[in-house]
Amino acid sequence: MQKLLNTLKSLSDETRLRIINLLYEKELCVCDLMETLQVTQTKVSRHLSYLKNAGLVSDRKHAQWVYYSIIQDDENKFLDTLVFNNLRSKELFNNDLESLYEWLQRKNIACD
Amino acid sequence: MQKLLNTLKSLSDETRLRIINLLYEKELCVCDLMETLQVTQTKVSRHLSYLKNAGLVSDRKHAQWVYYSIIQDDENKFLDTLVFNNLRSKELFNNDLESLYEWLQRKNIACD
DNA sequence: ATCTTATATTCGCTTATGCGGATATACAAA
DNA sequence: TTTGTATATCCGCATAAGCGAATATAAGAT
Repeated sequence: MQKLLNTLKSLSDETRLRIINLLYEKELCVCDLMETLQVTQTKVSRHLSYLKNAGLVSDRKHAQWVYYSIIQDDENKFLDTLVFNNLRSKELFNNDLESLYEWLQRKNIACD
Repeated sequence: MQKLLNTLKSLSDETRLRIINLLYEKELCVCDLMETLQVTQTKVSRHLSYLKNAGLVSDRKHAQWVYYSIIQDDENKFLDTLVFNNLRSKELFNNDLESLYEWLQRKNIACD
């Protein structure tokens, strides 16, 4: 019960929804999210730890980066519906996906 | 966007989830919810107006009672999944349904 | 008209949540 | 070992949310 409630509380904030939408696309590190959403590091980090505590995402450390990804869980089936039926039909979230791919491309070019 | 966010905020409170679970079963008035959930009138009323503002329920006045029911909406498909996959698999929400039917029976007997 | 019942709203309080800025930690590169 | 980069956490503040008790409103019933 408390776990479900924490999951639902996770979904009641716009920034967290935007993060979830992006993580549904692929595993990302904190700076990818900062760049894509154009929000402060504190903010991204705080919301990620919220999502982690709620059991919605897991993290994996590699060198100086921390990569976050969605934890797939039968308990959270409704999340799939939410993301694909509700979020992805909205401009904001589609724009975020576009921004994500633009950022990833810039990042890759910079690394060459 | 704001509508979706309000819907999601509606789901981030235990009492509101319990109310939604019961309203998924049938249209109910405030006192049905008070009796079934054993919570104060203020509390039920407040959460119902929250749900109404969020566009999740509608109300219908009849004599001195106000009956509330879920608004079915394609935007809220994920709610079906949530209710039937998540809520109804938990003891708390099943107990609430049992309590509801016990209450309705007592109520009907009293009216004879 | 008065009383009762059902519901909504206001008030004062407490706790939770979100934020930016500053600081802490951890790793890497030079 | 110093410097830079990535991330997490702390602090102080502002706003939101939840609660019970009291009050307001509205419709019936007597």
